This record gives sequence, C-alpha cells and structure tokens, in this order.
Amino acid sequence: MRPLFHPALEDVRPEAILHALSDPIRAAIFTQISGMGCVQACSAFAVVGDRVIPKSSLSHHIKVLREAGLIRCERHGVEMRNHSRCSEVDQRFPGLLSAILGAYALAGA
Amino acid sequence: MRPLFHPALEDVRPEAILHALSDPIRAAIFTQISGMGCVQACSAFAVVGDRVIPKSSLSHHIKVLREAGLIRCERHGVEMRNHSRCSEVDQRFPGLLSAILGAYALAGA
DNA sequence: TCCCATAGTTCGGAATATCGGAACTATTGA
DNA sequence: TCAATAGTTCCGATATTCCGAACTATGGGA
Repeated sequence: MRPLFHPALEDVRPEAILHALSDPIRAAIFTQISGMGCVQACSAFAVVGDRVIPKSSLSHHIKVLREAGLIRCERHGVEMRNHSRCSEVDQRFPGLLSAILGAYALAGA
Repeated sequence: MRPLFHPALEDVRPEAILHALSDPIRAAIFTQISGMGCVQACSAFAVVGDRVIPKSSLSHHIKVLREAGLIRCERHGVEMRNHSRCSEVDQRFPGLLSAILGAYALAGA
C-alpha cells in the first residue's frame, strides 16, 4: 500500500471543500466523523440515512473527503481510521465548516 | 419566453448552494453580483479573471445559480438583470454565504 | 506456514453531467 | 420590417459519477 495522499493545510481549496460537501451522502459521512469526536472506520458508513452505500462508492466518497483536506485516514491493522480535520480547516477558513454543517442540519430538520 | 424558475426560499437546498458555488467561475460571478450591490447583466461576466467565458457556458452558470436560489433574474428590455438573493438565503442559512465567499477571498489572496 | 475472513481499493462499463460552438429566440431601435 | 444586441437551446465531445466484480492488504487461527 502506498501511503494515502493528504493535502497540506495551505493547499486546501474552498472549491474542493464545497464540491466534497455538495453531496449529501459525503456531508452526512463528514458530519458523523466530525461530530462523534471519535475516529470511525469506513464500514461505519455502510448505511447513511436509509440508503445502503456500496463499498466501492463509499471508498470513493472517503477519498474525495480526504483529498479535499476534510479528513485524515490511517490504516490501523485491517481497518482504516478516519479523523476529522475540522479544527485545522477552521483555522484556514474560519466558520466555513460549521456554517455548512449547520445549513444541512437546518435543512434536514 | 416562459418565466424563469426561482425556488422559494424554503425550497433552497444546501447541496444545491454548495454545488453551485463549488465552481470557481460561478463563485466569482456570484461574488460580483452580491458585492456590487447593483444589478448586473449577464454580459458583465463574459470575462472572469483572465478567462473568457463562452455565452452558452455563461448562460448555464447563471441558470445553476438561479436554480440554487442564489440569484434572481429578470428580463429588462433586451438584457437580463441579475440580483443577489444573499440576504434571503442568509435568513435561511445564517452565515453560510459569507463563510463561503470569505473562504474564496482567503484562498484567492 | 497456509488459509480464511475482514476491510478497503481498483477496474471497467453504463449512466449522467459539463463544456462550448452553432443555430435559434426575444426585444429594442431605426 | 430589418438589423443589432442579449441570452437560450441544441447537440456532440469530454469528463465525472456510480456500482458490481475482481483484487489487495492485514491479522488471526490451525
């Protein structure tokens, strides 16, 4: 396994963040990773809402979030652990992520 | 000409806003419409940065912004006038648009 | 060591979206 | 009525997304 690419904080682009979170499934995954505080394996997202997400699609979504700079992924044994980079990103783009997650929360209600 | 579709404020979806603004060209157009205070004809956006935008693409971008609920478009004689719906959207999703435009401003600098 | 189970990734083709040139429509003014 | 201007629609080329199937990587037995 080659190491996974994670952009440096200064290379994180707003368009990549918006694109990543413009998909409600990815937004839900990111909300869960950020909100739980604890690290989550990919398999934790096999079901989002009432939708079953195929493994290959899930892998793709996780990759989009990672390459946008929103999460950090590390292999731990047989599973991948996904951390939020929320606080880092918030330093670079203050208020952006909380506004986006807040908007989804408002719309979902 | 059939009248243009504009979503009601309560039908505006966060994913549509993020998708619309995840394109830097559309974000630049929206920034210009919102920031100028004054209404802008579509032809005002024929050049964004140093890129020339073909008319058909521009028409498409304006449509995406309109259908996301970000702008309001009215024909005035031979030209279309584009208003920002920024303050409306800000009521529904407080802080979202300023965080997004702020992020682009930070990244652009 | 070999084999199996688990957790994700990659491949590839179908469905979908985007881009932009060319043709078209709508409006105004001469 | 005609020409000019401002946008829209059409459509083919290109790019992206989706997901099943095959593959890879790791750890835990026997």
